[in-house]
Amino acid sequence: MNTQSVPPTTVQRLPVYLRVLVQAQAMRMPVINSVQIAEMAGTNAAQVRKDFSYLGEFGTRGIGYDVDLLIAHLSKRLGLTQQRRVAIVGYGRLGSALQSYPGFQDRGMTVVAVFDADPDKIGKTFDGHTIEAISDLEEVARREGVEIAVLAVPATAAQEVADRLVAAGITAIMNFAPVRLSVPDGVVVRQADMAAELQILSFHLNPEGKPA
Amino acid sequence: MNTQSVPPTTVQRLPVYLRVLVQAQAMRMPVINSVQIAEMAGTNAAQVRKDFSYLGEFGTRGIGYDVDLLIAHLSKRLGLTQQRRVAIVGYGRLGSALQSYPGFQDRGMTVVAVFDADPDKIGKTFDGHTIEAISDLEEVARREGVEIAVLAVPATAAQEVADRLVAAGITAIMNFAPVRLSVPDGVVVRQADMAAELQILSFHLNPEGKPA
DNA sequence: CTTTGTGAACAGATTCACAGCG
DNA sequence: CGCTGTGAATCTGTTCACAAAG
Repeated sequence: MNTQSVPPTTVQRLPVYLRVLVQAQAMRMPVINSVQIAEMAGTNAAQVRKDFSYLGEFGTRGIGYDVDLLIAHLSKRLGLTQQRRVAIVGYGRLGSALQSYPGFQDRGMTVVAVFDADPDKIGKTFDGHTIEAISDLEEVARREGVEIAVLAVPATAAQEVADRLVAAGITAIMNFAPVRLSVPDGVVVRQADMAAELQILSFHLNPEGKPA
Repeated sequence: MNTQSVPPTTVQRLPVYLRVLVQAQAMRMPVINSVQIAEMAGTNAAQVRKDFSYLGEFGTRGIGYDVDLLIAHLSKRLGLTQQRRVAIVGYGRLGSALQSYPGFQDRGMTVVAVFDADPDKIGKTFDGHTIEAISDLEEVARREGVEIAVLAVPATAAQEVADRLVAAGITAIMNFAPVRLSVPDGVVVRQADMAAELQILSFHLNPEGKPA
């Protein structure tokens, strides 16, 4: 029984559970239990059950979870019952790699618009999308019903473009530029800083952080 | 005064602090205080001071932190006093985007080898690197002194390639494939699942997770 | 008998608030 | 004074352990 909000750490794990359940479905498993989910997801069974308990009661005691049913619940809670409409902003190497990333389409994300500032690219079509000018962002974003923006522009332009995204009514931004974006309340930003990730790995290569 | 180990949450923030300090250095600020760092890093001053306290005492009371000195300390702790030697494994769209990502070189990471399984790519040179066969992974990785691997192969191949990386003596892996890798103790993996990140954003677009 | 769902215990991270030092 | 460094207080997340349910 539950009325509270879902803890952020739990939200972070929901996509992993969904992925695991889709794998189980592909293996023709009709039912799965918390121990099996935990193993496939890289966590423990108590964590799995506690996480699900924030969303409701989906299991059958003595049996486990109906895979199809649980997928339906997680998809609903993640807002993935329809495809989410995504714009890629910045069509450099990273932006173009992301545009054609097969994992997006399969996991509820449809790229509906691609933007760049470079006049040489604007109007050209790549992988089925015509590159739009960033100056047309507001108009195109509204027309295409963009819900999520993937920001893959140079760090120096990121804040300025983020401001335009917000002005265009977009409230969810995944930012690949290594800068902290300032956005109004109600806009959610997730930071993806590849170099920072590698630096974290580098820390662990060290003789566990001996001082000077 | 400090002998304990650094909490994982603190380690995650160290690259952000380092980036902020380099920005401050570029702005010709000789000294910075915890309030300013916090603002630039998107956290609060108490958090900044507590984080640094796990590494030692670098500040001057009444003044703040010497920017150059603090950069030196963080770089040392992150193991970035020399460039880290990185291999890109999987030269598809994402792998090739990462290979030429300018943020790597500037932030302590040098790509020293690039691998792929596709015979059409092996032996060809792109952006100054000749693509090596994944079958030569162990030999090339040892010869080039690879310390960190960026795994950008299809999900189906990820575990198999990860096993080879481990066999080649690599103990730090950044995995872009949406699968949980199983690796022996002592090997650190960081997971970068782009679709999962977008799904987390999707959760927040929802009427904050109302049930069925 | 098996496995869920969950209070209670525990562990870890963040924030407070202030003593200590330049 | 001003700002750091840090114990203590608080808050959040994880794990335990078991009653409840099929």
